[in-house]
Amino acid sequence: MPRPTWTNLPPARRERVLQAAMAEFGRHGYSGGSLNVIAREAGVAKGSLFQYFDDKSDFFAHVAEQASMRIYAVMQPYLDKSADESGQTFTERLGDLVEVWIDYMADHPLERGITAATTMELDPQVRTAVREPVHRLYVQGLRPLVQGGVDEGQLRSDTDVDALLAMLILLLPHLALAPFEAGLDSAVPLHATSARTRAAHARRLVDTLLTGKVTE
Amino acid sequence: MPRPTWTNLPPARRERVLQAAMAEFGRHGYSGGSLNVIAREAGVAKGSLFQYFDDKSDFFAHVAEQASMRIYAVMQPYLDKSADESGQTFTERLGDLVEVWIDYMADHPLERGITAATTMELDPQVRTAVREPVHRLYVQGLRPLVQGGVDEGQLRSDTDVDALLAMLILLLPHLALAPFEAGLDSAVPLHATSARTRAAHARRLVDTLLTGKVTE
DNA sequence: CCAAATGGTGACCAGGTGGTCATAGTGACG
DNA sequence: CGTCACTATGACCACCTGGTCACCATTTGG
Repeated sequence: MPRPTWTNLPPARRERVLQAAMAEFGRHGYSGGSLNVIAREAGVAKGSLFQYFDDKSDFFAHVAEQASMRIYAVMQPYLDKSADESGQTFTERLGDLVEVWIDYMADHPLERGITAATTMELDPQVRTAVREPVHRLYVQGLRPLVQGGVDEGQLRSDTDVDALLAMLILLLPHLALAPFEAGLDSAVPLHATSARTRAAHARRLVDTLLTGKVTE
Repeated sequence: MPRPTWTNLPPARRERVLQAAMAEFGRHGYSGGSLNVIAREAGVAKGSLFQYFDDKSDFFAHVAEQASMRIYAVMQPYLDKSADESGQTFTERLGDLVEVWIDYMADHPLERGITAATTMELDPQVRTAVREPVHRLYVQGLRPLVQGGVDEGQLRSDTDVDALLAMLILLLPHLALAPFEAGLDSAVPLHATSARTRAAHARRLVDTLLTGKVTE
């Protein structure tokens, strides 16, 4: 938790620190990110950072939380869309969600970086602390969408909602990052594709996830 | 690439260095892993490490490659099983593969750690260098399994094989790690489940991946 | 006008980093 | 015996780390 000093800060200064932190932690992760660099890049004394936060991990957690909330705010409208008001299939709505997510990541390299850093954090303590709230947020947002799909008859009534949710939460951020971060894709070339085709690839994966592969 | 000195080494010494490196890199990742610690833990002078490898990244790449080859060697028999000789459905065979993978990770914490470290490596250069060969290896192993499933009529003929492969390569290592590494699961409690139930959870996810969710 | 409170600063600390290199030990060969 | 190739070693290097703290500037309010 940030100290009161942080919340009392002029928003412009807060934003400068936040941006510098997202950039540095996004590039080098939690343990690799340097507070010296962040302070220098934000134009702030290192000592100030310790007036705002208890220590490095407190700082990182706050930065990660802010970023994920900003992203979630953009996704929310697409999570709330129901079938009858949009006239779209479930697959189309999920495809739209992914496409918006990817577009957001294209336009916001800082948020993309810190998302990658939290998604790939190795230390179990840091990872759990940072990802559990994010998971809760996305389960909360995605469950109504999926449950709605079942209730509206677009998804089979015997769908294992929790299992589908688990896979979506694994797959969606991965799809959003893979076009911009090398070495995340394997059999489908999500990376190094043009803006035009990357959405098509992502929708292809969403399609494949939702359609049956095994013969009945 | 390791230097000749490394390959000339007595296997016992090589193994000690390898184990220490897997443990350290597995706990702290590439950038966080300390060569001092590895040398001390292996009972070897730090200078020796630089007789064996050009630098840290060369060392890490070799350790990661060795570990992934050991794991692959254990998985291979389950990748090669075809339907007619085993009498199993595709879902059952994939479930077996996952279960063996999980069991292997349970018994081999060192290999598990280094797998986690390479899967979650943040630096794009290191990640690409380390994961691309692993991806190739697993595409090579999984494609015949999937293609065989299609040819035998167990998978629908219109299955997008590459898309399914991409999702398997994302999902399978995740399933193998999640029971032992905190903060990787979301809607399905893979972590903190007993040895009895974790396989059931994993099979549940495999089932859900292969069955159709969307109504036809 | 003083006093208290708040926030900013950067030199400083102990400790760790990847990497180097001069030195020494070892065994094979002539 | 000497010599040659190979390997092991750890003190040493320049540099960076998260974190501290004594000191200063500004503002508030009595």
